[in-house]
Amino acid sequence: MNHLRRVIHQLGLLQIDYVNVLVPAQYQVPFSRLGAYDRAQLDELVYRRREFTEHWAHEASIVPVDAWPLFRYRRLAHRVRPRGFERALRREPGYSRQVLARIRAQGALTAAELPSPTTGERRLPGSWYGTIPRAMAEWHFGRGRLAIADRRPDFRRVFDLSERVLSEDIRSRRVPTFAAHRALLLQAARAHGVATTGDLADYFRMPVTMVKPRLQELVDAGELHPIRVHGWTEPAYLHPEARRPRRLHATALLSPFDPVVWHRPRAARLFDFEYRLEIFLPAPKRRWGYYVLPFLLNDRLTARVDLKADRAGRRLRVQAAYLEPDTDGAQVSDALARELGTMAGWLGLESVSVGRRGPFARELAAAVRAQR
DNA sequence: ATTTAATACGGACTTTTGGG
DNA sequence: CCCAAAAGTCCGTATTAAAT
Repeated sequence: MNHLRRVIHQLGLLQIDYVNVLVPAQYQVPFSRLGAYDRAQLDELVYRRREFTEHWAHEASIVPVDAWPLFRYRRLAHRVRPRGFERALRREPGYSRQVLARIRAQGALTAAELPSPTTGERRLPGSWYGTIPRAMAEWHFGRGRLAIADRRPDFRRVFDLSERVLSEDIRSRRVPTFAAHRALLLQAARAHGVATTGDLADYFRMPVTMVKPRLQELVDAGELHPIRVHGWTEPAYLHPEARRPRRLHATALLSPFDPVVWHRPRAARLFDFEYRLEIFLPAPKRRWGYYVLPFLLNDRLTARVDLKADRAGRRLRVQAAYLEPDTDGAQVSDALARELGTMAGWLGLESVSVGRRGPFARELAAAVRAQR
């Protein structure tokens, strides 16, 4: 639990995607760079002790409760406007308050348990939200009136009034806007070590124009160092606590939403790794596959694999495998095969099977066989 | 000072599936 | 039926920077 706590504080956030390991895969491969950990630990820290809370940060995330006052800029700007939602609200102006009143009276509820508008449809076809009550809950959550009190075993959120989730101390704490922005940027810089303006802005999804003057203030105050990095065209910022290790030892299959790669221009700049998420592409247009995970080995992204957890067959399927250019395949296939075995283990799968797609598949398959 | 170019941003749209 | 989750592309518009 201390490890989990430390990781979230270090990064300033834990993207919900990390936690997807707990969900029987909306995405076919649940994942976590944290490796195997107990769902109970997270529940304890977030929903029982309330040391952390859910908030839109980079995307849907868990953040330290102390950061809640810093995200006011995001709550004020939060928009939920899927097709038909605003029309439904105009038709029934009291619905927003009605949802809050229901939760106030009955206690925490999931979106499915919220009342429908009395006029018109419950469904919101063609939107990610699916239903009007779900979109309404998301709207209130984004604005800060509702907070996530709990998660059901299937990971659906339980919404409650934020005053019943967060302390009065936290909710009433006012941080001047610019100071809040600086605090978040400094947190982003700490997580990055060295970063461009775009990198830092993207960490908590701030507009670049909002970020630039704040970065200058941090430089003037000596809290960030402006530097140039060899091979980077843009100016960069160095966090004073950033350390460059002589050697880097790391072995990990990264989520597409891992901070190491979530900002694609940075991944390209640091690792010369061209990466794009292809879950939204029609199947025939995909170059690598539906759900492709980069493989980090020490200080390089060395390969990528399209994974799927075949729960019925109790095996982790590697649907396609690709080695990055100028990479020692033998070394990578060995380490990757081990990592796949580990992942299968914490997913509760019995074996790893490698398909034939991708030029690295044959070599990887051999390495996986060799480890059995 | 005015026009043009560059950049940023917001919104709409795309995909998938297990389990309650 | 309902819920979990989200990057990139395109396009129109707004703001800023550069050029004349």
